[in-house]
Amino acid sequence: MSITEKLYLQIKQDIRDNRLAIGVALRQEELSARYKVSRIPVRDVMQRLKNEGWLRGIGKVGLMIPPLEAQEAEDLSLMRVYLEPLLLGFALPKLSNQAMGQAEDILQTLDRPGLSVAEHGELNWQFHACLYLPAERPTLFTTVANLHQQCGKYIGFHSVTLNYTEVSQQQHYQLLDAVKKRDTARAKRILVQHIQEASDILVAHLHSVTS
Amino acid sequence: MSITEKLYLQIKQDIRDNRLAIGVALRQEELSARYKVSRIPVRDVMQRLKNEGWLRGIGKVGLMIPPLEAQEAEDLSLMRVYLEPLLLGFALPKLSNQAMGQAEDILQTLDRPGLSVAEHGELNWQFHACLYLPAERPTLFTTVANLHQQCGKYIGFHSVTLNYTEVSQQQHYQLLDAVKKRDTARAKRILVQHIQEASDILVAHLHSVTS
DNA sequence: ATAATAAATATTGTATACATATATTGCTAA
DNA sequence: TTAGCAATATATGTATACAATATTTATTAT
Repeated sequence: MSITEKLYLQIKQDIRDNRLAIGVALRQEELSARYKVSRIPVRDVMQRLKNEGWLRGIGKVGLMIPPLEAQEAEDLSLMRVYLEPLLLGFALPKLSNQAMGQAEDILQTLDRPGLSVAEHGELNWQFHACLYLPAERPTLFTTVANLHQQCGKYIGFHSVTLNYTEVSQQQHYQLLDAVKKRDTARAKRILVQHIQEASDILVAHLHSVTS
Repeated sequence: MSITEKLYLQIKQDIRDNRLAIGVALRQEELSARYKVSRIPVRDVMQRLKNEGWLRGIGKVGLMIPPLEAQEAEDLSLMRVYLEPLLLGFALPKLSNQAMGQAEDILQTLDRPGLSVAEHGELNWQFHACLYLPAERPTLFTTVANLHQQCGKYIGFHSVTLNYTEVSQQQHYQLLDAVKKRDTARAKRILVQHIQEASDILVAHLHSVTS
């Protein structure tokens, strides 16, 4: 694994866990000193993180960690509400028993206590990805994957602060059940509800924090 | 304007205009020799173009210009069909007369004969952006902007090969008319039709070329 | 005192050079 | 003859050094 790759994961993690100050300009040299690497991998990583929504440019120089914004969370969820059912719809008829078994395995892993926020987020996405991949629509899939990725910024609140995991898991199992029965309409309904509810709680929480 | 920025525009243009071979590995050194710059800006640009869908990685080394694929065009359009009406819906109540005037100006510019493919694509996006920006939903807007950007790869076929401009312009004017009358439902309907029709023609064309 | 301009400082952009990783070719052994 | 391994060549990853650009501060003129 390259230095850049390690640095990428490290910085993303540090943003997630609030180990880097929000809203202030990040200097390449600061980071290169902090992480003991040269400025080149720092540059690469910052550019990538900027594209992925983890950092935002300020004026002409410097990047900052943008504050969490209710509206961003809302928009991300909104897009997921519209796009993910499409992907699920394409995937459902093609889903193999193996894929469904894998999805179930992931859910059971998610049931284990003591998962870190990062692990939880990763497993959550793996579950969804498992159901979407058989659609074989790479472009659509990639966009949805990006949306999930960006949602990752907010998942900390979500699963830890709000202890939403139980409800979420319940919906996951319901979704998987509908999928197994090839009940497209019901599966889509549950999925939309799953995304929407999580969004509502999160957005309300963000509003209460901000105001 | 930095070397990187100029190089970015140049290479994107060269991809659009088929001045770079499709499907073969692009070497950093080749490009750095071709464009008379060092490998660093080449690296930056290639990474950016990869993220934006203009290039695709092959194995562990090298990037290539992916061939045009009907399914990608279909997916991009599908996402636009679902997301753009949302944005238009949010924007419509907030749209100022100034913004609508600007939109009209852009349409009149689009009517001018002799526009290059790149100019046409740019103006087309400006028109849509003009209607979407007042929504003040930056996250949603950015995603839609990216989708348009990626559609740019296919616009060459679209407006030049297929001479679709007249129909497209007609729909643009209809859309603007509905917007002026604040007829949200009709505006959304026209927009969906606008995206869908263009998509259908393009996809059919791509299929006929591929098969 | 304030605004504008110029100089100085700090930060990022770019190039050259080197290290590392990957791929390809040729050789040896089965 | 072919498969596997090693060695060489080639491409990319990373660092150090330098250039350009932006920002801030200080000075001068109004």
